Amino acid sequence: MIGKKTSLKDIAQAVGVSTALVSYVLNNKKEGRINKDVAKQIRKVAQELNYQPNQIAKSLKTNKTFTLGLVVADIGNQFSSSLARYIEDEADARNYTVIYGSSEENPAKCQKLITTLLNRQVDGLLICAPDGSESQIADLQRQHVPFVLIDRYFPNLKTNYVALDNFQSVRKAVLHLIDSGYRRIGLVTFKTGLFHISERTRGYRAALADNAIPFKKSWLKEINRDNLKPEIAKAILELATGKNPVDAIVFTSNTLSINGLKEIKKLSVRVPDEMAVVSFDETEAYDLFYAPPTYLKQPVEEMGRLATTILLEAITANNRITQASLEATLVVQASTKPAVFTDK
Amino acid sequence: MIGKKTSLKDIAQAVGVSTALVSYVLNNKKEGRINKDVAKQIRKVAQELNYQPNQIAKSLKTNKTFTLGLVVADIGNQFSSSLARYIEDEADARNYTVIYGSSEENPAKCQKLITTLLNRQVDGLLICAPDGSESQIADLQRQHVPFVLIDRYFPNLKTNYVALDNFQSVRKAVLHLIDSGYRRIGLVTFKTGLFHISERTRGYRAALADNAIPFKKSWLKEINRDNLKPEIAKAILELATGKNPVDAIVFTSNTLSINGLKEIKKLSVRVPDEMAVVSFDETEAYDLFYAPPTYLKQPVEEMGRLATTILLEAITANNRITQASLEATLVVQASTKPAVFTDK
DNA sequence: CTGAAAGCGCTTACAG
DNA sequence: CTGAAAGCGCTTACAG
Repeated sequence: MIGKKTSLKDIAQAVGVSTALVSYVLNNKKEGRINKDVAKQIRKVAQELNYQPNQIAKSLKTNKTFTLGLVVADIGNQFSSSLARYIEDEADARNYTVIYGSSEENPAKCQKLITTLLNRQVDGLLICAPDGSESQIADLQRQHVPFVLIDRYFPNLKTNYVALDNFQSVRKAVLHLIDSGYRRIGLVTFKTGLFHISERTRGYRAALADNAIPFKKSWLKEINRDNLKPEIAKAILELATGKNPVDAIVFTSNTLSINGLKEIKKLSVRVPDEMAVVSFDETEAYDLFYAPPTYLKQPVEEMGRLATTILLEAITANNRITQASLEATLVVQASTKPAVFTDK
Repeated sequence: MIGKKTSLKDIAQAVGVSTALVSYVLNNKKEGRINKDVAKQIRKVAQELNYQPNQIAKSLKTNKTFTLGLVVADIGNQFSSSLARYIEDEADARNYTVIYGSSEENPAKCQKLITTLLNRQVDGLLICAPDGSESQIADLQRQHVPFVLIDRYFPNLKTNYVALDNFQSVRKAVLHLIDSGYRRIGLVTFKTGLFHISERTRGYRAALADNAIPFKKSWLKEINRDNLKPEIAKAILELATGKNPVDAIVFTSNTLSINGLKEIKKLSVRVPDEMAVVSFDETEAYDLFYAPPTYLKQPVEEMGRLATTILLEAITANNRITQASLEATLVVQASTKPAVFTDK
């Protein structure tokens, strides 16, 4: 905290009234019932002394901090930071401030963050839950902490969430590939227990099944987050030149896409002629690739704003559970040939 | 704020002592001078009741919130978010929490953010100051608010800052181009009054002058942030095909680089044969370009951590001014031919 | 129309 | 070794 600032008391003394009255005037309470001249005088002095209310004191009394806690995976990555940006924006518009932290996909770090944020008396939490944090989320529920899960949720827990319809979104991407004539389609995804990731795999397999394309085990590459680059290199090599080579690859995250594209470029596989590619999430830099990738565009802005809105509702009216599934848009670019059939 | 949590009073009542004693024990004050058994009992009950201190109350009393305010340009962009990430990390290690907001390069928004953060009683501020915010920064100084400027600073203001040595860094990049045989070198930068940007232009012109290369006005393209894409398109077109075409371009920001590269790609100008390119800042996605750009790598991690450290020092010991200029590293990649002379 | 008073949950000299 | 008490800067019934 900084300096010695003017307090209600200072104003009260200067004007010669009680602090109560100053508080009422400055908060526009008891509207008509205050002497106009006194009110005017109070406002004038507050202005002169450059009065700034101490939110800490206010919070202690009112039990509201107008602060939201945000747990992202890693604020340094694209998806997290643009999400944070929209959340901040929406919160700001409603006079809330956001405190954030990165879990780094580590449940212990996530727990520590949640505890820190709660000790700071945030009014509610927005959480991108890492793998292994289900019990922590269940705890929050038990304590009746208002919160909204974003991006990831747990099907066994009846909580507020805003997430992608991962099944339909990936299914849509794979159907687009099939419609464009591709039949040997690989999926590069993360090895994780998180529901939203397994949904992506399910959408992939459903699209194949819909079209009676038998799934080959070697088409599914599950990458370990802690060993990303080597495993992606290996996966792409196998998909491109292994026993069951593919003619198309779907990536289920931005990081996987960028690193995968690098490998594809390294192997001099021609996109889309030898290999089609579908990426995940938006990045300005996709356009630097010679064949800008077709990608699933998550409605990040809507996710951020909606989650914030739902949280604020949960904070004020502590009843209803809201679960929102949004679909990604498929943005078709040069990395996939245009669809042959349009009746899908 | 959430739920009714256990307070010091609850513990005091359960154990049958005063709240003062509970406070002392839980804060490890008055070390030896407390009855071991009583202390043990207090800790046990605190544990059982899952006591979590109310930081708000603590802050009101101690006048410390252990919270830092961060103003970035736009948390959604790469430089800001990776800076935020390291600041968060360093702050966390010292038990501070970070509240943030984006100025969007708008001085009015910056002022509003600063006020909000101060009302929330942050212990200090980390600020990426937008164009036109100099008077706000001077105000902070007058009020003795501890703060550190990051990335940008005002030469007329004697404040703490951590910034790039923009002059030397860009000069180094241009010298590399000259050493590699390029002589007609353009600079694509922002049109702004911010000192750090004009320093980049100064570094560019100094490198030309050092080598007796006469500067041509049409080589310097100053882009308006609010009309970015059209102006970049126009600038690249002119640099590539205008009256005084260049054989090399230096970009002074990540956004400029990516958009510039897109235009270069669109015009089918071959890099580095027809045109060399030097970019600014690091992005994974640079590697998607067929000729991964040589770039100036800002020491973002060091900037973030150092700024945080300096701020914490300013908070505790309110004297010394620290000004740190760090140099960027030139990472040479395929977008520039290797240097011909090495004796520079 | 206005003020005295209690209290939010802590910390910390002070007294014993 | 321990407790009563004041106070951080606010808000808000309550009384007049």
